[in-house]
Amino acid sequence: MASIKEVAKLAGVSVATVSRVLNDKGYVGQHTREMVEQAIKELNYKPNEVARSLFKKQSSTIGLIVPDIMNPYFPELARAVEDTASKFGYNVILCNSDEDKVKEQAYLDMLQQNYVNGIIVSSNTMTAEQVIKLNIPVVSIDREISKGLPTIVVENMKGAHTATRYLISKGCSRIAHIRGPQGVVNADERCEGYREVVQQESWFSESYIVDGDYDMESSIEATLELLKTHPEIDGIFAANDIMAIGAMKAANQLGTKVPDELAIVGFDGIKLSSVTIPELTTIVQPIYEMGEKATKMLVSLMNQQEVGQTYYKFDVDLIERNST
Amino acid sequence: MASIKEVAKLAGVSVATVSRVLNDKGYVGQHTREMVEQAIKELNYKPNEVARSLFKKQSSTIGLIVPDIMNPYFPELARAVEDTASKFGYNVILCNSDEDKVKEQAYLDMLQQNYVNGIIVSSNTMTAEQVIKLNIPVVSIDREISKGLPTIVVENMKGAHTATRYLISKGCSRIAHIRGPQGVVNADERCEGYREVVQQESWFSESYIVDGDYDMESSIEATLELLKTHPEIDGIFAANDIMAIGAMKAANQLGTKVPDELAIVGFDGIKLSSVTIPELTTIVQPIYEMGEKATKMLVSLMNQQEVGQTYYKFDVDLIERNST
DNA sequence: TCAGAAAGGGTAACCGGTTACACATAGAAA
DNA sequence: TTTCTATGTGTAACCGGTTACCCTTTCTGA
Repeated sequence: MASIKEVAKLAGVSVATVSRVLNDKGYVGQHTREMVEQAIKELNYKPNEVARSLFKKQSSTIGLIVPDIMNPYFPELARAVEDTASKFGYNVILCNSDEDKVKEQAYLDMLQQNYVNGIIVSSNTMTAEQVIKLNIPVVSIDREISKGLPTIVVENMKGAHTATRYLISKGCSRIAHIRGPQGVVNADERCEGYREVVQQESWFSESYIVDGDYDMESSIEATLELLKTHPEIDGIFAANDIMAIGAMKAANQLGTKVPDELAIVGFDGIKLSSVTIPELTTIVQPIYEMGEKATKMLVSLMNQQEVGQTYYKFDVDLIERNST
Repeated sequence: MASIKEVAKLAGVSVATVSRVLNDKGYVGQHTREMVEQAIKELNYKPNEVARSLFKKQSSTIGLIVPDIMNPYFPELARAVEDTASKFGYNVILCNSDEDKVKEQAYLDMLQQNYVNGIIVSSNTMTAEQVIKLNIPVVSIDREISKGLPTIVVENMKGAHTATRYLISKGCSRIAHIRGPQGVVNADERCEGYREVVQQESWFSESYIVDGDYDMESSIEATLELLKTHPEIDGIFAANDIMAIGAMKAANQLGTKVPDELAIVGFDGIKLSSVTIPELTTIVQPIYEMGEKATKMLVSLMNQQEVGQTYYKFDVDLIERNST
């Protein structure tokens, strides 16, 4: 790879002038500029980003920390982030934290050592202190680290209301909820939303709420157990799509017909939800838009631009399909 | 962030000595070493990776270029690559090429400018020339760029044989194939494998092979068309899982029972294949292992170590589930 | 006519590491 | 005792850019 010195020599100017042409900064004569551009073309010169980063204390890179890219929610988010970052000239370093505090801190250190300009993170375990100590813009997505930090979330409560009311409107008279992990904010909110709608119903009891782990296995088990103890259940609101699919599998295993005998609604609107048979009715989050928004906000933050609002709560939508 | 100079000053030594301690290189007295380590701890010093990269002409980063991380095959691959890279101290820059030659070249340039040490790529459009010009180790995965370049693929032909023979063994007497895009090596091979098994059958004609685009929509359409023109079909081998699921949807739409009236086999063994109802019988690729192997090979290549074999063809397995 | 501003471009310091080289000292071999 | 080698440490060049600062030349306006 040719360096700026070689370009300077070929063009018969100093490196400073080449740099000025490159960055379109300072005064450069028309003729000189052409000479330099010619030399650049001739040598197929591309400036060394590492050297640039060292001087600027800024790499044109952002970090994306997710719990696990294999979790179907995150590929779409990652795609949105990468697309948007790329549009603004940034690269994306992918990190899988497994929600592990030690790994998370290690990634944070690594990103800082690499002079990344900003970080997008989805985590339940990260603390505000960790983030602030970094001294780099951080946007939190899907999960809230702390009020005050830039955050992108969705209307979990409202989505849960919508899902539960919808099941009622479909004629369900006994509606259960498979909730996400205790302590995870969005799981708590979705559960709370469900509870607000059903708690004044005469049939409701706490045993209609069962724990899941946001994965399929836990949900299958929970549903099997649920339908055994409460055979009267005719509607399930699962806190995410994977668990909703698990519920469908459990129902199928027991010979319970979906949607005729049991209606099921999920949450998230991941692509997966439309490949099942029957297709899943779900509360969709605008995942791509959220990733895009997060990245745009991060870019503004990195460029020290004004960014007015730093807390966004995206609306969610019910998509009616065949599981209800 | 503290710099090496500050550490040197605090420890009362020169920066060279600090560097020696850091890298465990050259002679350092026991007492001096302790002083330096103490200073490092005190300042919470972490060496600046960018400065290091500049001098070494090596960043501890590798690039991963995939067509689209949203394609369900790739998250698992990405996870494997990131896990393995991380284990060896490397970061991963994620790039979505959309199989677009221009984007691909742009990513290649960018990665080179950022001094990445190596690249893992999955692409049909990249040429050997592009790769060689980079002068960086590149491992191709899932798709073959050129014999001679480090490559990880699977036994596509054999997998197709297995799938087709399996359908025959299950009593299917008219077996169709939904193939992947023309010109894509693995699609061609899978099709060829199918053809080898069925072409001596008396019932076989080219009209049993239909084009798909490795996505669900194309497959639904193709299957609908196929079943209309050939109602006698009782088995379908789809060239990937997504298309197999598309075929299931089409069958469902026509009221054809899977697996009773129509058996379906997919290819890839992505996680998705086990969430459908009925679960999909498929030829599984060891995706995670492939990503792991690719990364390990890349690391060896980057460290100029001996790597004997550079072409791996992984075996595939039939997983029997409920779609057959 | 002449001061001051604008335009054009070079020199060298700097970013934060690594390492070749120089130098000093101590112990081992001759 | 002398010489050689191993050990320990500092100085400064270097990686490839950016930019503060300086110097010249040309233009502008009073």
